[in-house]
Amino acid sequence: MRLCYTPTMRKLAREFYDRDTQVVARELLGKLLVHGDRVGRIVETEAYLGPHDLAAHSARGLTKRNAPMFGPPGFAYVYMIYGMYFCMNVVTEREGHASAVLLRALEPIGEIDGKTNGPGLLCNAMGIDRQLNGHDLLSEDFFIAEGAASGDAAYKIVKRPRIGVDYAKHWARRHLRFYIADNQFVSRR
DNA sequence: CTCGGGATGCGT
DNA sequence: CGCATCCCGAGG
Repeated sequence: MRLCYTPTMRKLAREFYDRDTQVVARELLGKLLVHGDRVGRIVETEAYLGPHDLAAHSARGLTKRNAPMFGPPGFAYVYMIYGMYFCMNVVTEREGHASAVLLRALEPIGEIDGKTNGPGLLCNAMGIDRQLNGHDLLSEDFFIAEGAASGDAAYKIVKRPRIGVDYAKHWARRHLRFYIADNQFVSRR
């Protein structure tokens, strides 16, 4: 698989992910998700805070599916939803904290085949499936990087309730969804 | 072993 | 709003 790793693309370190999940969710905006030669700029995320967060998969304890959430930060948690899509998370905070950030939308960079304005669509377009569940995001073929050397461009971050978690009682109302304002690739606009 | 429903997306 | 389509996770 051809790699897309240039000097202007600095891979995020383990320490980036080993921080407060809401901070990671906000700071992932504008970063580049890289899988082989496919690259997309993250424009929408959601924070899932741990077992106390009733919307998180870790809310009912450790299971075979959610095991990566309980592992160390900087690994991928990929799962199938509705029998036809995959969703990708990055694990955050210390091992055992069981928190993660869901990647909800990307802005395509270069040649990407398919839509990227939703968690299932972006996994399709980036070629992300169950084989990448538990994959280290400090690896050579699948990682997240800073953008161009110019650094973060100025943009406004919008905070809203998470999508599709109405079952989570008061947790459904918390503003744990983050996206870049006015970006055309954000889902459900 | 059943069985209900889901961090979705698309068409009506 | 209905529905595709599969697997998880809870319960018997």
